Parts: sequence; C-alpha cells; structure tokens
Amino acid sequence: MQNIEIARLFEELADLLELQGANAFRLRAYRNAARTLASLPEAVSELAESGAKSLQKIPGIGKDLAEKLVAVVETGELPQLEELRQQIPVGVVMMLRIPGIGPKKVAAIFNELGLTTLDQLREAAEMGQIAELKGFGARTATTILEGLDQVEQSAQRVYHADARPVVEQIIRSLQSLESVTQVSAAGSFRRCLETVGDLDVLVTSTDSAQAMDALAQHPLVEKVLARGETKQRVRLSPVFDGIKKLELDLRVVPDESYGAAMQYFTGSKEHNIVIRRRAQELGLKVNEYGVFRDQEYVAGRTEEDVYAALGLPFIAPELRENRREFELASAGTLPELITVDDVLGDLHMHTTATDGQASILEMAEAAKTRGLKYIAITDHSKRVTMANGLDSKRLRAHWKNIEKARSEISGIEILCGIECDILEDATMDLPDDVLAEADWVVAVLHYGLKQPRDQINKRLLTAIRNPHVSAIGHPSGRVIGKRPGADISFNEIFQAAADHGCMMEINAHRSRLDLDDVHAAAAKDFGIPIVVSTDAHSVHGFGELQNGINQARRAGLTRQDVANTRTFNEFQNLIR
DNA sequence: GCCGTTTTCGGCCCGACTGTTTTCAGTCG
Repeated sequence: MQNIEIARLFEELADLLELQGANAFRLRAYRNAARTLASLPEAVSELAESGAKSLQKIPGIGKDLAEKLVAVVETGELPQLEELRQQIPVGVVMMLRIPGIGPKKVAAIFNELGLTTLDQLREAAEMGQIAELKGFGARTATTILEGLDQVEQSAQRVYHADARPVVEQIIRSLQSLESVTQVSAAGSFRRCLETVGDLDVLVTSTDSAQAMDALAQHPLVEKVLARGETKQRVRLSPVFDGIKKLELDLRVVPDESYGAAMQYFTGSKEHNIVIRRRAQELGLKVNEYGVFRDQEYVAGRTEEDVYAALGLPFIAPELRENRREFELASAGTLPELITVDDVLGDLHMHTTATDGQASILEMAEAAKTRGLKYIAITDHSKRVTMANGLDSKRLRAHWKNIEKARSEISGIEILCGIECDILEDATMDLPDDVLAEADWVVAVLHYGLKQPRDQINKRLLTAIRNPHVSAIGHPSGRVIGKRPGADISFNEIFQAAADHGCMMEINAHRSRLDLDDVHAAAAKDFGIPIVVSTDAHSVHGFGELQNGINQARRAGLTRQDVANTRTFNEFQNLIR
C-alpha cells in the first residue's frame, strides 16, 4: 500500500471520529500523521517491515499510530476504521465537504434527522426540515443548498498557471485605488503550489470599504459571500469553461501589520503553527497584526521583521510547509532558490514530426527569443503511435533536419534528442545503436503503468543503467510517488540514478509535474542532476517553464542543483 | 494521540465572520 493511500485512511478516520465528537487534539494527531505520511519520501510499507519502533522515529507518529501503521501494512485494513464505517454512512462524511457546514452540524443532521445521503439532505433542506433543527435556521438551509451545488461542480482544484491571470487582474484593479498602498497575493498561490483551492489577496489601505467595494464590483466577481470590517470573501466567475469557480478572500490591514498579515495569510497552516509556538517560547505572540510582547507591538511592518523578531532569517514562501525550512533556517543554510532566469537550456520539446505544432526552426527561434542558449528536440519514439512516434529510420531523417536547422539559426545550440519509451518488457523502444547516435535521450514510461511494482521498478532501473539514456523523463516521478498501484522503491531508483549519472526531469507541462517537490528534494539529497524542462508542444509551451521552476523552488533547489542552468559546454559535460 | 533543556501530565495557534443567539457556538483559513 502506498503512503498516500495510508494517509487517506487516517484522514477518513479523523473525519469519522470528528463526527462522533472526538477530542480535537486527537483528531489533529491523526491529521498531522496523515500529512506527514503523504509527504514522506520513504515507503511506509518498507519501514514497517522493521517494526513499529522504526516508525516511531517519524515525527507525529507515536506508539499507538506506529502499531496501527504496522497493522495497515500487514492486513491492508484499519480495524477501527472498518468499525466506524459501519456506524457512519459514506454520504454523511461527504456532507463535511459542504462549505459552511462542519462536523457539529453534520452530526446533528445525521443524528436528529437520520439523513445519510446528499440527495436526502437536499430534499430536507428544500422541505424546510433543516431550518427547524435546533441551532439551524433558514439561512443555514440556504447555505446547504448552495453548498451542495458547489460540491457537485468543484471537486477539482485549479492549476496555479490558470489562476495566475485572474489574480493579476484583481491585484491590478486594487492597486489603482487611491486609498490602497500595498497589494499582494498570499496563501497557497503565493507558495506556488501546483494547484490552488482558493485565493487570498492582501491590501493595506486607509479606507477598507473602498477596497471591498471595488472588489465587489469587479467584473470577475460573481457574488459577495461574506463581508466584515477587515475581511471579504467573494466567489469569482469562471475564467473559462469547465474551470471551478474560485473563491477569493480579501483582507485589509494597516501598514504596520502588512508583514505580519502576509506571513500569517501566506501559511502554510503547518508552518504558522510552528511560528506561533516558537513565539510562545520566546514570550511573544504572533497574529496577523504583528508580533507582540504582552500588549507591546514588537514587529509586523515587513515579513523580514516578523521572522527577525523570532530569531529567523526570511524564509521563501515556497518553503513554508514545515518540512525542513526551520532546520535549515537555524543552521543558516536556507537555499538560494533557483529562478526562471537561471535556466539556459530546455531539454524536452516536440515538433510537427510527432505531436508538436511547430517546426524545428520555429521552436528554436521561440526558445532563442525567450533567452535560451540551447535546446534538445525530443520527439516521441514509435511506441507512441497516437502521436505518430518515430522509428529508427524516421528519427535519423529527423536528426538530419535538425542538423540542417542548426546551420540556419545562430545564437542557440540544438541537440538531436529523442523521448524514448521504456517498453512493458523493460526494453527500450529504439535499438541501442540508434540511441548511441543521439545527443540527448530522455527515457519515459507511457504504457503499462498498472504493472506490478517490481516490473515498473525493473523498467526504470533498466533505463537508468542504459549508458545511452541521459535522463529519466516525466511519468516516472508520478509512478514513483503518486500514480495508484505503482508504488516504487524510491531509494533504489534514486540510488541507481546517482550511481549511473542519470539525470531526472521536472516536467513543467501542466498536469505532468511528475517529479513533484517532495521527490525532487529527495533527488537533490541523492546528488542527482535535475533538469527542468517544458515538454513544449508549440512555441507557446516555453511559457510554462515557470510551473517547473515553482516545483523546483518548493523542493528547495538552487541554481547549482539544476543542470540546465549551466552553459552549453558545461551542460554537455554533465551528460554521461 | 503526541510530546517533553523547566514537564511522563497537561498542554496542544489564533482571530474573523456568520447565524442563531441574547452571550456564543460553529466554521473557516
């Protein structure tokens, strides 16, 4: 069983216990554990083999949870969870996803009215039964009906890249107001998560009503959901079809609190809990208005001030997840994170030879315009028939065309590459003698992803040990960490890549960020050279590089950790 | 349920907003 699956069991257990009114701190323990397990590089199933004791070394895992973990790994089940599932129907747990409705209200709905599905709940709300419950009212019934609509249409989160233009538009319109001095996005958007659930925007203003009115009247705003003195929540209209309707929180704070509010609302929640605990230990209190000693204001104008008041250097938003940032900050070894401008080469892209939309020369021109100094053309190999993948003969002809293009453009180097599939039987989709002629080979898995773990493992290791393979490309990370049913021995793969000098790719193509931040951080620990590539399918594809850089920053990568920040000659020397 | 350079028991982050209430519980971030 994969870490993420085990984490979900604990999440579900916490939900069910919460509905039963269990101790809030006990719930937190379960949820903390779930979160830790989900982002743990090592496989819990492997750690469990050496017993409960070794699991207790994981922070937040004590005697009780360690024993539960061993049981889960051995039997695939959590007895306590099975029991609770018998008592509380799955539809009741789903009611927790309705915004504005929490465990107390759901428990009342279940216990008082005996409702067990979302459909029953909708009917009861429409019939007026909900409004009659003690502690409920007409308003709550409306909240439930609206919330049910929201639940149905908004299971998914929104890609950071899709949210960006929306956030920028709203920030620009707030900036134009006279009373507003500072505006910034906060929350998970500012931390550059791959996807965002909702948006946070912070302003300092002498007239909070003006800022709130302006937001309420913004063309992108569909409805004001809540409004107070300092805080307004709105629902945005969808920017394009099919996208979830994002909600946005606007907070208005005074200038002297801007840094404290930025720190507070950027999160993450886990990072902030550590921050406030640390403040307590120093006899201080941190809230969104500042750092205080008793009633006395100590700091808060800038984030740097807030961190300094707690004896910490500034920590980049991308690192604020309570993973290693406090440890690194204390040691004075916080990384200087890579930026998009550091990247000099792009090592993964397609042309009209397979499923791309531009020619070799067009791609090279577009890359050059973006300031890149070198690229690799990596079209698909023949196994990817639906993309018109290349066999040996067509590939050699394609490389001839690349050589021709080289003579037609100056100021950018073009490598003859291939995105070569690792087949189900662990052989490569193209013969070794062809791969040997390539300047750059990125090996990927596209098919057979539901194979048993051992076989997927073997396929990746075979590619890593093939001296002609330059890098492991996009789907492998997803396989290693996330794709269901294909849990891979992480350490073995990474150790092999480190031993053989095989690079690993962070793929910036949206929905394909496969070597995710946690795994990229682990790859760094193994000393594996990492490349951040776009997988561009058109001249516009290079614009997605920022997505990959976001992941790299969240992984704590510096310019030094990423191979394609090197000059062309230096980079060539890194290819085995 | 976890955790411990004051602790093996008694803590566990903090405040805003809403709705249903006459002083506060529930929910959210």
